[in-house]
Amino acid sequence: MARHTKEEAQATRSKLLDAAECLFQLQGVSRTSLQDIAVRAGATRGAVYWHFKDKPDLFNAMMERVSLPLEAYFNHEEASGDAGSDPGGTALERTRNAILNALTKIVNDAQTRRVLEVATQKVEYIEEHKTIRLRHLAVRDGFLGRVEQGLAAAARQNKLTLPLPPAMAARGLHALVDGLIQNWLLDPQAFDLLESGQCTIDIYLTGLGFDSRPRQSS
Amino acid sequence: MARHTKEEAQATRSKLLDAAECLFQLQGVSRTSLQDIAVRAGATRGAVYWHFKDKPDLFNAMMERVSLPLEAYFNHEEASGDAGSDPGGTALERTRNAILNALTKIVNDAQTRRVLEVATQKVEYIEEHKTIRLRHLAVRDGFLGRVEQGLAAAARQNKLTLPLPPAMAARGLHALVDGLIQNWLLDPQAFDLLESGQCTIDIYLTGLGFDSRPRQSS
DNA sequence: TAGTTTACATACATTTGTGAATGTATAGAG
DNA sequence: CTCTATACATTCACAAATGTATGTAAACTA
Repeated sequence: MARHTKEEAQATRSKLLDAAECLFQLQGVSRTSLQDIAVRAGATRGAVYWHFKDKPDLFNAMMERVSLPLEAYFNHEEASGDAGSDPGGTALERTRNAILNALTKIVNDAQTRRVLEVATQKVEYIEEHKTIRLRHLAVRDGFLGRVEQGLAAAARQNKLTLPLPPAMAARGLHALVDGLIQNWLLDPQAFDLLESGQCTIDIYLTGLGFDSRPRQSS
Repeated sequence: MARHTKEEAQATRSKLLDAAECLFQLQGVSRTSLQDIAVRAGATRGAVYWHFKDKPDLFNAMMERVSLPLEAYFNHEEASGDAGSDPGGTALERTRNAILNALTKIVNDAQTRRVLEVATQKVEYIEEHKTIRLRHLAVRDGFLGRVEQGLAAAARQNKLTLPLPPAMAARGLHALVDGLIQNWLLDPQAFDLLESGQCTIDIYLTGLGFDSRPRQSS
């Protein structure tokens, strides 16, 4: 009825996305109607269709809220402004820390966890949602590129030759991390994501020839 | 119309499952109606409801056709009757070969590939499909158990102490393999699953302390 | 302060799937 | 040579979701 102020409108939008997150997690994307989302957010379908073109559009907006912060961990070229970032260290340590930071966020931030669970278990990757698949692949390729650069640089720094091409080494590391995350999301109490992640990543890095233990700069 | 003989009925059932596989892969499970499946199989919804209770029941039947053969690779205690199996070798080689056999089947067998793609990308893991999630977890735990045993036995044979508990080592190996499979299914032309699998698995095994290259029994 | 745009709510038309009920012709049992 | 259970096909009643069209009151603009 009454028109709302711009901030209120943004609040409505956020509430809709919050509601979508929870309902998608509980019922899956396809079984959740826009009506369900609207009702849970205390609104109507009219609000949904005002803020979003359709369900895929809403889904993408939901993804944006968490994928960007996660990607940021891997974008710290040299610029480190925010707290908690680990600017220094060798190339290997920076790559390792970026991964462990992401795992930490996944474990500690409920929203990140929810949305990743939705993205990996509660949605069907079909033609109609093409944008979602493309974004997924883009994020993956970005990760692969960063890790490949990081591993190659680390190899140079340590004066060692990787036992396989850097691209393949990066693909293995990505598969390991991705597999750990997905399996943890599937059954979070089965194991400790941070602990297992740290240990198995170091195993893999050792296998690549690195002395993986991050030397304390003492 | 005309009642069919028992073999014809089984053929109808198979055709329905085949049609479901393809349509699920193309459109996702939720967007595929039982009518779609029936039509593609050259039948009607009546046939579907005769052979299956509902859509989840059909889905489970579809899964059974490929999950059992895959699990078999890891069940070769000492019994090796079928061709292609690799009975001998060290514990490490047997574990490694089981994984590579599974990867080979995924790459070469279109049906296995299709169904795995459906299971990982085209279905929503929600309460309603609880049986699917449970089966997934059961298969995973079976894999983890076998690999854990295999790695522990291999460590004893090679007289080395694993740098982390066998369960965690197995979890990492599983995550690596699982991640590789899922990423390959998401974009099969991005890399060669067998090659990358073999290389990165050996990297991981090396990191565990094994001399991973399978010594030819010359 | 009048007009315009915003931010929704409401109502409607269309589509689509589901489960059950019912029809039916034949394979196989006796 | 029936009779009955089988293996479907057809039809129906119902529910539910989608997109659009329209209504509306308040916020913003000039």
